Amino acid sequence: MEPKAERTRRHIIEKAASLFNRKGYHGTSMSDIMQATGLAKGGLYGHFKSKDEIVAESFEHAFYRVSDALALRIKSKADAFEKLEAILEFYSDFLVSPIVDGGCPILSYSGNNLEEVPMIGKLLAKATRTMLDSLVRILEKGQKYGQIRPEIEAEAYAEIIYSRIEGALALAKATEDTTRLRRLLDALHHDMKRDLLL
Amino acid sequence: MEPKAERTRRHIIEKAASLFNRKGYHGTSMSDIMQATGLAKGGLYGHFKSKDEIVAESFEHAFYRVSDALALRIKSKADAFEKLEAILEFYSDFLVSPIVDGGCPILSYSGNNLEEVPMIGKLLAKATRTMLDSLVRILEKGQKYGQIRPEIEAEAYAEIIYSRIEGALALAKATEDTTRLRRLLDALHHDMKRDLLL
DNA sequence: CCCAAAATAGACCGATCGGTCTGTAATATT
DNA sequence: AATATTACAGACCGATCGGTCTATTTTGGG
Repeated sequence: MEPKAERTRRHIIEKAASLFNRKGYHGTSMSDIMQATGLAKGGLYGHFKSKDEIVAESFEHAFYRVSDALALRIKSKADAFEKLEAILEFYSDFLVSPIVDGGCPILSYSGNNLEEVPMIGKLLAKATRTMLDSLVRILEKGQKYGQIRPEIEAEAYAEIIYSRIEGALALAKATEDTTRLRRLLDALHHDMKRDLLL
Repeated sequence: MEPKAERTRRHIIEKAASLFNRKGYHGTSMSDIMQATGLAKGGLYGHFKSKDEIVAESFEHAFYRVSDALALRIKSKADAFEKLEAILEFYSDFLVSPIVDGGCPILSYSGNNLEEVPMIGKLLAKATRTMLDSLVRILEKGQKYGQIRPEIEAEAYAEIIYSRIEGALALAKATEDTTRLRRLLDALHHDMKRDLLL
């Protein structure tokens, strides 16, 4: 009797993740989730004990969706710099064909109320750290195999790359201009070539 | 009998601006604003016809606060590059002594629900455009007076600067790490020196 | 000081919020 | 096919939402 419950749980999380990512924590009501899932109150609260529990799992789900899709693209390249290029390409397509509605979960959730729902803040910090670590690993491995300039400070440069990606996403969103995202990521690509390649 | 009304209006906007910037549109209730201002329902609705009107003016107020403080620092410098440096310094202090609680209004509001309250989206796009224009003007004037490399494409570079600033703010917020902001802005400063100066 | 006009308090409104609980329907085991 | 168990619907809860309206207080001009 378990598989049914699991399927429903996943169904709820998938629908809720889209809502929370688009409309935020306070902007998404349990009624919204009821409508999106086709379930009634009892259905939802049979699987989750609170809205907070749903939003927590929704964020993690959304983040893993993005993170997994990204990991796939990274793995498909052998060279470190090509891995980085694959990441830029990934985010380039983000606004036109988002892995999860509402854009990058880290950006979406960080805009929201970190002070009222502290648990979100913790998850956010952890997820961001994960992304940074992934970049650091690519850079360090690239240095190890002579694909990336050895004098580059991996942690510092990873920070720069990720902040520029997030900044590009934010600016494109704020101005509602998709072309801006591509332009900014192209500029980042250009700088990365100059800074990282031998 | 008018001055009283004006003062109260400003008082409401100032308090509301802080709330909206910290907790977002749906995260801020009229009751919150009542408590923060010390006014009752009638007091608020005597000056504004809806919550949406308050949030619109609150955003503009918050943005002008930041924008004015920024303009002051810019004007205090004659050289174009020094103006840009002043901007970076300004944002460097942002998290420790924010001009308006909750950080950069553009970043705060863009995280929120652009689709449900479309008016916010319009204000946001306009404000962002204003910031970009300000950067473009500094760059172009700097080129005119031989302080900035002439081959730089002002609009494109302004975009890069602003997206890197916003990205740095976002990343620092998401990781709850103030030192990160300084590090990223220092890196931006370094790149600007290399790219812009003759 | 008076009085019309403006500002504000607060009761009130229907709708909706997150959450609980009970009864019923679906499900899997035998 | 019968049954024990799980999944779910939906009525219901008190609190709160944004907003209205009237009565009262505060205000500034004469």
